Amino acid sequence: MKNPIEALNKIFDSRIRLGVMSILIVNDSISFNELKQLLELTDGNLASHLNTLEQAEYLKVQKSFIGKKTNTTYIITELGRHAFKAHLDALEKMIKGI
Amino acid sequence: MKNPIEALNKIFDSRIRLGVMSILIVNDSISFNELKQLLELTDGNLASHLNTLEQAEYLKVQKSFIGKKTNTTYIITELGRHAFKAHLDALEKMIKGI
DNA sequence: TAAAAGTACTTTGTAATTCAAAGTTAGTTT
DNA sequence: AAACTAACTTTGAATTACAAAGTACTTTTA
Repeated sequence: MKNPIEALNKIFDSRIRLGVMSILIVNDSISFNELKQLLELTDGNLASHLNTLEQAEYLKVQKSFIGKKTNTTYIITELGRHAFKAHLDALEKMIKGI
Repeated sequence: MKNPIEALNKIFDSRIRLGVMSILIVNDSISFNELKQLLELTDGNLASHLNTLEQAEYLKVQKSFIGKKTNTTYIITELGRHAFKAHLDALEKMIKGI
């Protein structure tokens, strides 16, 4: 048997980043405020986790306006989609003992 | 929609503890050394994660002898089994957006 | 029989991570 | 002008993770 945890992605050790990704994978885009309310986080905490994901190029930021209000939305990248799927695969394999 | 991450178990944020549990759930018992080799960890690091799981009463320790050598093995508890399953359920729900 | 090695830790110290709170910038509504 | 909202950044503290070294005890090897 080989080390079952080495295929897990360290970025997804965090429940928050895992939560963000699982939202982004089924939603075309989501705003900062929606994420904040959904995950019940402070601004700073959310911003820093989003930053980690952006640094990894797992998501990209889109700034726009809704009427006259600024609106920041987040979109998963292809790289992010693959990384997330690979992580879930690794998890599944580990759990099923494959 | 409700907060998708709140049902995740904080003890299982750690890839190492997740790995230990996924091994224990399919193996009646496993020794310290087997875990150490499988997960490629130092003694201290493994011991401390095992201690966290023992404190949570997710596993119990069994000391015995193999011939004349001491042998410490770990066994999952019912509580651990349930907690792990609940965590996996929460993960699955989160990922599938249920 | 002295030295080396193995098992299973504990202790120590450092580095990394997480998070809340407060501060910031820029625009908006009252 | 004052308050408010959005989306941050900065700061600092607490927690967690980890390697390395030390420990106690037994066993194997030279």
